[in-house]
Amino acid sequence: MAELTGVQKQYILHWGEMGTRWGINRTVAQIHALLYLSPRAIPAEEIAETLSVARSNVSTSIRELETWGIVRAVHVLGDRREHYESMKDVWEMFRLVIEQRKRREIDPTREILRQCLTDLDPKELGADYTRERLAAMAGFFEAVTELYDQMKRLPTGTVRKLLRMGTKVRKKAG
Amino acid sequence: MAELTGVQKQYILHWGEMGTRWGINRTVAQIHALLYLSPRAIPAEEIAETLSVARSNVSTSIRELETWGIVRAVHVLGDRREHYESMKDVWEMFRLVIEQRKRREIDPTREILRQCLTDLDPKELGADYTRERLAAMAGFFEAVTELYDQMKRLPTGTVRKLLRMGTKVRKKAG
DNA sequence: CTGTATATTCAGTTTGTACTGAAAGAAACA
DNA sequence: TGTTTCTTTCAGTACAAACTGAATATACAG
Repeated sequence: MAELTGVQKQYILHWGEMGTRWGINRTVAQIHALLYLSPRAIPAEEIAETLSVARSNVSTSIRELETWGIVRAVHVLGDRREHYESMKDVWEMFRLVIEQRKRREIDPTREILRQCLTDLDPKELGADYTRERLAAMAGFFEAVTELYDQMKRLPTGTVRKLLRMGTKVRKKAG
Repeated sequence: MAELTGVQKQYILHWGEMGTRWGINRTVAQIHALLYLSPRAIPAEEIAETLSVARSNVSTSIRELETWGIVRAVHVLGDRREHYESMKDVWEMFRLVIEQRKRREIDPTREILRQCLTDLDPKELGADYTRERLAAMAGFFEAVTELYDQMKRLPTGTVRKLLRMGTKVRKKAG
């Protein structure tokens, strides 16, 4: 088993912390970081050793990463074990994560807000005010969804290109 | 103390859950939801009663919301207590939160990535590969920062306008 | 079919965050 | 000044999420 270099350790630890701050399990994030930096696929046993976590913990975490679609199992000739590798395209990885967090969190929130606006009894005290606030929040989430849909339609790399253009334009103007 | 209506309860509970999924304390999020829906500023004691949490918990949570800049204390004539109210402009609230999460999480990550690229010893095994991956990740975070900066320069409401335009354009084309 | 290697599940334990209530602190009042 | 009202701090506790290791399941080889 390859020992981690200082830089690898630093990256993996930081990525774990980042994870926790965004509601992603630390070990899950660390495993992802490890696989992302690895030029080869790694079997679960070795992941467990490298990060000093239980084999079973790796199993669960890998499954999570697989459902995100950013890690997959590959097979190595003459080895029965599953070896795991991370997607390497950073933009695509974040796209996948964002897509799914939208589906799991933003969409249900939109639904709840719509439900609240429907359920709101106009007779109850301060219903008008509540409706106003709920509608404003709902509008925001609809706009975010709209923005997301528009982004999604752009072909890969376009965001990056637009970004570069924007920078040039600003430089000319400034 | 005003009891919560069904709709208010639903919104507050959901907002609390949303918070936890994004690394924000449940009570903090619930208090924010309560204040957001409230047409008047509310004293801490009443918040505690309404949400059934300890008075001290409210104190800490309110402070957190104040540092985000989305809740502030106001004073009511003839009442010594602090009454708290939430900002009502949804876009501005999210702008503030995003700005600060960028500062607290994205910026340090960029720093770490730069540090890693500097620290990377070209002599150590697989340094080239590690550098490639770190550089790709760093590039992504630089781009996100760039995108954020460009957004920030747009005057308030422009994003919403662009969004509406985009929708129209697509409708014409489609 | 049996034995071995690997992966997953799950009950129990650990850990870290959130929360409480008591005590201290601060501000207004008399 | 002491008293009252309100707020914050903090040590201890509770709780939920994460983690472990043993047991179980699965897949393969002989």
